[in-house]
Amino acid sequence: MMRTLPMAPMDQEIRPVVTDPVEDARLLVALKALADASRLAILQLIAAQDEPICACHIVDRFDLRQPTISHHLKVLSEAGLITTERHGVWAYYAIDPRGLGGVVSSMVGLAGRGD
Amino acid sequence: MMRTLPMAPMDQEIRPVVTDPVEDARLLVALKALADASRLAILQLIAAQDEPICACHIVDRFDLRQPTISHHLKVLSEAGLITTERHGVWAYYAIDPRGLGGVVSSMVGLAGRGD
DNA sequence: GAAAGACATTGACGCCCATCGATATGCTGG
DNA sequence: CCAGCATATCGATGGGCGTCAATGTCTTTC
Repeated sequence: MMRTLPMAPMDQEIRPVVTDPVEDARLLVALKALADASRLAILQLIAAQDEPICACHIVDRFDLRQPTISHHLKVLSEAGLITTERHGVWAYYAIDPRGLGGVVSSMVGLAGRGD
Repeated sequence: MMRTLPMAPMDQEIRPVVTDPVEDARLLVALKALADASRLAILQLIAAQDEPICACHIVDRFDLRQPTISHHLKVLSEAGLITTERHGVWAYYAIDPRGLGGVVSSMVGLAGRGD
């Protein structure tokens, strides 16, 4: 097996990065929203349901105060990862596939040329 | 178009979350590594190359000191997102498709039942 | 082997943010 | 309307982490 060594740095041609700055910003917001243990667990709980889940049930299942849960839900919502639906006193949350889809396609794009 | 309202919370059956705790931990480490503007930009630069890129070239292209770049590269490496290869004095970095692949499949799994 | 250069490590500092208690808002039943 | 409950907002606080300067380690060259 021939193993080609990397070129000396001075001989290396560096390809420029091509990215849309606004999409980059959105991606970063989504990643920051995902990169927290509590929020990831909340998102997993929401994703495990086959219908929108009431916020009260989320509060029940975590060792976090209600304002903290509410804060996390807001962050996830503003990141485009979940949808909100209020009915009377209750708030229902569900996965927004477009948000996660955007993250997935960006990640696939990064792994792209990985041979 | 019939639009079904969500059930009252008391009537809602909550499905449990099924996840592997160690894989969850790995996913969280990867997401934390990705959720930083500098590291994401570094990763994009690495991903844009078709060969491993020398650390010196990364330092050249950012307004960050060399120790900071080195720190970020370490975080990305420990998250399994990039591979390291030292040749003499120089360190070469490349995308580790397995790391990003794990993130992608986890995200796809979350979006899964999103109809 | 001494000097120079590339990269890693350390310690310190400042800022962001997860979390909380307290409180506000908004809906509903009586 | 008034009481009670679900959720959202606010202000404060503590911990985590991104960044830097200084220094260490390793490699190559003369």
